[in-house]
Amino acid sequence: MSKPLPILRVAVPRPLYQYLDYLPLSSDNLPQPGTRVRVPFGPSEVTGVVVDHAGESAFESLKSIIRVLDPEPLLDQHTLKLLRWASQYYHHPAGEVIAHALPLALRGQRQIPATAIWTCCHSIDEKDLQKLQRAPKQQAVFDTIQRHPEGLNQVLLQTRFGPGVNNLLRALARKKLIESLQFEFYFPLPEPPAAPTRNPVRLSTEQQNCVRQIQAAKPYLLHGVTGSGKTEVYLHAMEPLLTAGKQVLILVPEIGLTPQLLSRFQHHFPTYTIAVMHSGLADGERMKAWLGAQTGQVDILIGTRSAIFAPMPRLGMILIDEEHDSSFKQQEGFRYHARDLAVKRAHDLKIPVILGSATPALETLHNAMQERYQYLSLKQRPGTVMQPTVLVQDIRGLPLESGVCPPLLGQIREHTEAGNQVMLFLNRRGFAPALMCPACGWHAVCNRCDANMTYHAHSLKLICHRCDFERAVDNHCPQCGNTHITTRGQGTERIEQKLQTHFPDGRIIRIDRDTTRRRGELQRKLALIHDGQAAILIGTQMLAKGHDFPNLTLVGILDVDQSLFSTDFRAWERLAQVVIQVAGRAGRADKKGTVVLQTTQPDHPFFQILLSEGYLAIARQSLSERQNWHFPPFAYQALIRANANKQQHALQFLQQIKTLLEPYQAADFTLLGPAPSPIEKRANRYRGQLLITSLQRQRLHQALDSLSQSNKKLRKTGGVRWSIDVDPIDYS
DNA sequence: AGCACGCCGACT
DNA sequence: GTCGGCGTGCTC
Repeated sequence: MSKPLPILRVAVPRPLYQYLDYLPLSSDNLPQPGTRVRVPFGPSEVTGVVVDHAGESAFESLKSIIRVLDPEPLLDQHTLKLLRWASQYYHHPAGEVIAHALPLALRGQRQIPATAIWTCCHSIDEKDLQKLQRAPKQQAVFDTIQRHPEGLNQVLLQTRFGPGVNNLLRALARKKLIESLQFEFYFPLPEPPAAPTRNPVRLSTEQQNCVRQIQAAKPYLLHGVTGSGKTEVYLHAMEPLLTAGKQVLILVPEIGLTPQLLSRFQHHFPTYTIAVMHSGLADGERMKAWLGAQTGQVDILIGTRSAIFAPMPRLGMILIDEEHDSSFKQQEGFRYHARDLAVKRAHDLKIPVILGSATPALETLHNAMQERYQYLSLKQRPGTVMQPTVLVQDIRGLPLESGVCPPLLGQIREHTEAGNQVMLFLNRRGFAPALMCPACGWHAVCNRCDANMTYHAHSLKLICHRCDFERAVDNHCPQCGNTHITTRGQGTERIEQKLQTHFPDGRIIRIDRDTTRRRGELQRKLALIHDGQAAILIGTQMLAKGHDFPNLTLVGILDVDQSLFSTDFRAWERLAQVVIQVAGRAGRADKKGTVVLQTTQPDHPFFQILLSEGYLAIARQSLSERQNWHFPPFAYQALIRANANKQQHALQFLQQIKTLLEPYQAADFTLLGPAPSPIEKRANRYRGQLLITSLQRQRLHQALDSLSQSNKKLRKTGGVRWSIDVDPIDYS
């Protein structure tokens, strides 16, 4: 006669496109959605998260869960909803998405670290109390606890009395003087800033205007030129919310969290608890920050991409600094975009979200132009920073030693001899090789649609990634007959080696993924630069982001052509962003900076527009081209990637997908490919891709839904592994 | 993702 | 005859 047990719908961290049903251990005290549970899974067991309760299941032989891991849900309903939405939008298995939102330390069966809350017992034997007089240490601890009827946390007692307090507490508990009936997670307060003085910064009229406008529950684009004081606007916009007891989430790019930025927040808000969360933290530290936010003990959470999933019970505002930065998009596995999810999360919670940048992403600018986001701008730079000179250096016919032309080499010598710093910069992200002639500047263009063609060294072919047209490689330049046509671009490593011979005093530092893989290595190198130990810095992308180098007066961007003639329609945008960002960092009040752009195309309209009319002009130009060509943000894309042990297996697999999606094909829904990826072979596997473009977002997602549903039917010969990338930004 | 099952090739 | 290769299916 007993009521049937309710059923728990559980998300399991495996690539399954459905939830699994389990029976609870009993009908009372059901684990609520957001709670971790240990469940049997095939022959083994895993940690899943309850997402829902159900009255019945379509599955017949249900198993019971093994254990409930959390006394209270770890994930609140809002966060869970966001995660389930993200799972659908990015077509990634829900269980993996949810697991991703938890700090690594909590993805297993580990309990959240709880510390005891000590209170005095209600009925105390006077005789026991008397005895304490001969135990002064215990007496002191007891008195302290007595002064806090709401209870005192054991961690707090430890910081006050030292680690020896544990024994004293045990002794007091044995005498039935104190007891611990409650447990909680305790976020250790960070050291207060050295000088907790708040120097009242005077906001400019422009800054005040921005702060005043940020009131409503909607997205704002804060477009502020480098050095215009975006951070002050953030600080003042946050202030009323913090006063009202709300939490604020700040997302920063992967290496954007500089000690300077953190200390500015600490100094401005000395009475609020600030936690940081980034990849440089150990798992335990990450968990503490996460739990601090989750329990509401942390008021301000500053974190990289994955912090967007940190549960925050009183979240009142989200800030995204350097919103154009591509590190907000995860590039493997669950390929989400933290900026886009932030906008979604803020919308759901009905709170403001601020996207700040000196060079906003074109998607964001477009949203502002469509008035989906409110546009705020900061145009003035306080202080007297001189605008750097930007030189377009024609390198046609010049001998490029280690990728650097002789005039630039001379300038490097000049600047370093004057005791200044030089930065050489390779803008190589999303590397899709283009074939070019170094003598005359010719580059491979598709006859049919004018797009640049991608060079596939592996198969010696040129492929147009706009129309799929391909042809064999010529071994001479069709324009000038030169037989040394090459792909553009050199590695940072080779440039470093070559420059060592020119500047043997050893003050060259290279910063890229390879040299900064180790934890703390980047910070160490940045410190060297800051101390003026390094004279020449060589690097990629990473160098351009948010760091202040004290004596930087010369910046050389070496492979501008690579971006100018990239097959990636976003290459112009990235190049423009890099030029503006580095120009903002070259030079000081007393030293004028110089930026040198090496190119074989000095007359390219890109330079005219960017250098004389500015970033917004080049952005408008690019946007109108994208509109003509049906590129994002005017169309919606998904990239299907596949890899296998033979190229034909990858391509055959993608062909199956193409056939499956054939019924969707129309003027506003196109399939491009299957084609080999720009980097055809990686880690001994052959890679291919299929690009879906749709003018309607909904239609794209319908197609992707049908794909994930027929996943099982697809033949995966040759060990095919595949993935869906929604809103891709990297096409390699 | 793992792991088991099953169906065809070259081995003691 | 069978050991094991990978291709396929399943996990509540």
